[in-house]
Amino acid sequence: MKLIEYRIKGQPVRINVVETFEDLVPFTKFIQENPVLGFDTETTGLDWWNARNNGPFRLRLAQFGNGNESYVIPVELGAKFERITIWALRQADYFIAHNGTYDLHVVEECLGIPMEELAPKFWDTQKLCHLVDPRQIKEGGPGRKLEELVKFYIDPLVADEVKGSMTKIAKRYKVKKEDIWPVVELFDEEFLLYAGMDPVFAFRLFHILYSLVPPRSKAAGLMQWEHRLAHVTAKMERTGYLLDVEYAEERCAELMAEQSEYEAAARLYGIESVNSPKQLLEVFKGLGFKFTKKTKNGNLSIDDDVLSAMDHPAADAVIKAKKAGKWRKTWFEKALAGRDWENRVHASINSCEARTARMSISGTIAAQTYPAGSGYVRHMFLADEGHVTVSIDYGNMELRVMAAASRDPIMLKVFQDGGDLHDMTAIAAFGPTPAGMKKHPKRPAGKGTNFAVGFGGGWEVVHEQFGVPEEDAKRAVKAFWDTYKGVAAFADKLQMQARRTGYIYTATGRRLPVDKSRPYAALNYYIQSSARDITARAILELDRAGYTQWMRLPIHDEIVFSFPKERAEELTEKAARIMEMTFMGLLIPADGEIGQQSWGSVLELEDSKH
DNA sequence: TAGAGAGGCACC
DNA sequence: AAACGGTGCCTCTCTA
Repeated sequence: MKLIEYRIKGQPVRINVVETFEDLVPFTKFIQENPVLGFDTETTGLDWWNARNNGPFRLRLAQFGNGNESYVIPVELGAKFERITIWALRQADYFIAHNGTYDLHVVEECLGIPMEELAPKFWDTQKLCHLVDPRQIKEGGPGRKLEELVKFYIDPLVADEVKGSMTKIAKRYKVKKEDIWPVVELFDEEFLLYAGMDPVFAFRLFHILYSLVPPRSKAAGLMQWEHRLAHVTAKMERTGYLLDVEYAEERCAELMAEQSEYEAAARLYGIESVNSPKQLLEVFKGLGFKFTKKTKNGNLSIDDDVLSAMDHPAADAVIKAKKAGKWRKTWFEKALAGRDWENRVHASINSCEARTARMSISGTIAAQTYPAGSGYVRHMFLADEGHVTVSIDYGNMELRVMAAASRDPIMLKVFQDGGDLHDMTAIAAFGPTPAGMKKHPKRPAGKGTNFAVGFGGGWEVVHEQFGVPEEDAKRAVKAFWDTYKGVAAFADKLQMQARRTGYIYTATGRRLPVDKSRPYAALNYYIQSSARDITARAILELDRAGYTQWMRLPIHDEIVFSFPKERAEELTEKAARIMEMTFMGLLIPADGEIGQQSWGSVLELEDSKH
């Protein structure tokens, strides 16, 4: 046994590194004496889906610990160490991990224990910290990475020494930080300190965070709720999405050719790097163009809008070259590089991510950012063999939440009567819809206003982001507040709450911090967070009803499924009914669309809405 | 030479 | 009276 001694604010911490089979005797005793344990793993990378079929992914270390002592098991060294790790995982009553979802994937793939068996006894400090304070460092909060939490809640010195050590180790091995994991010596002392302290941190953090979770959130059951949700999204990650490799590779080649062509065209004007705003400004200034649009930091901006308005072949070439390059790299190549041995791609579904708890999807399937206008990108994902892709989404979810939560009588009535809120706002601003017209001619101004107000914007947003003429935008925004007085009162109430306490609470008992400098954001936080919880509830209900095997991705107000073709209609109807719910008295309807095998095919249905 | 910041762009 | 809410990821550029 190798012993590493460390101190957290003067208190000793013992890290026991198992080296031989004899060392397993005290480890066994430790596990039997500690029914609640911090847990962590060290692996060769993050691509757990590459463990099967002799893939390159390996589990290297498994660490168990309480607040003062931990054991590091060198799983990589052989079957006996694997077996004792499996035994320990089955032995203890509860485990505490930071982003335990990842460790559950690793344990399942590398040690063969199904997630279903372990998930119910895993507690996650990442979920707890979100309930305590969801703000990232850059937002002035404690952050949500383990290192950041240790720094904020335990000890800044310890955080720097221990969690910062991987950077030092990478330097010592002369590799990039992301490449250190498979090459670092298993018994490297600094690596063992890093690994061994992790479960100690998780264990300590859990107890600190548990006491800080707002009583209202606890009473509402949010802790259990978030853990169950994370488990369902982990099962979606495990299933993955089937990739049409041939289609993706063809698009890569096509975009590569397009990129080269337009880069060459831009080069004729002296543009060597189409992605350099600095260079673009220099060249175009040389061609006699004047620039006025500013970036948020006050520098001159040369984005798509500016370039489009220039009406010059070089500007056109830059737009096209940039686009082709970005689409290829970000979507097609990312998915191809992330596929497993069965050509399935596994997204990273962050079930509780944004300040509002909104989910995000990152990694190999950046699903939230796929172009919505056509199926070009989404075509690369396929429902399983014999299945079709189905997308079920909520109709006007955030606006319905706004209506229901604010109890605004006019807005509620529009939705209850099956009316069109965008038309209603247009009518309020510009008068009745002319006779003989189905939709109000200024409906786009109404629509822009409804959305802009929902995320805290004013007439400038309506004008700039939705392309509504300035005068119309001003008039529609004013009409919005004059008409929906209940929304105004609700927004005021939330703002007051935020100013007084620094927080607002949602209907589900979630506490959301609101910055003192931006109290108007409270309305958006309430709406966005409530909408997220409606989708989250649906995911849990769908899981209970046995639909997880068919769920592929949750995207805000939409869930994508792969249903067996012959049962598609029946399952779509049933799933939509499960998703649908009444929120504070108002129905939030869900509507499904059945496509062909590819996800992209759903976007090309003739009867697509709106 | 890695990392951070900025700009840009894709979405809800 | 009515304010730009939330993500992820790529490239370039500057700096420690």
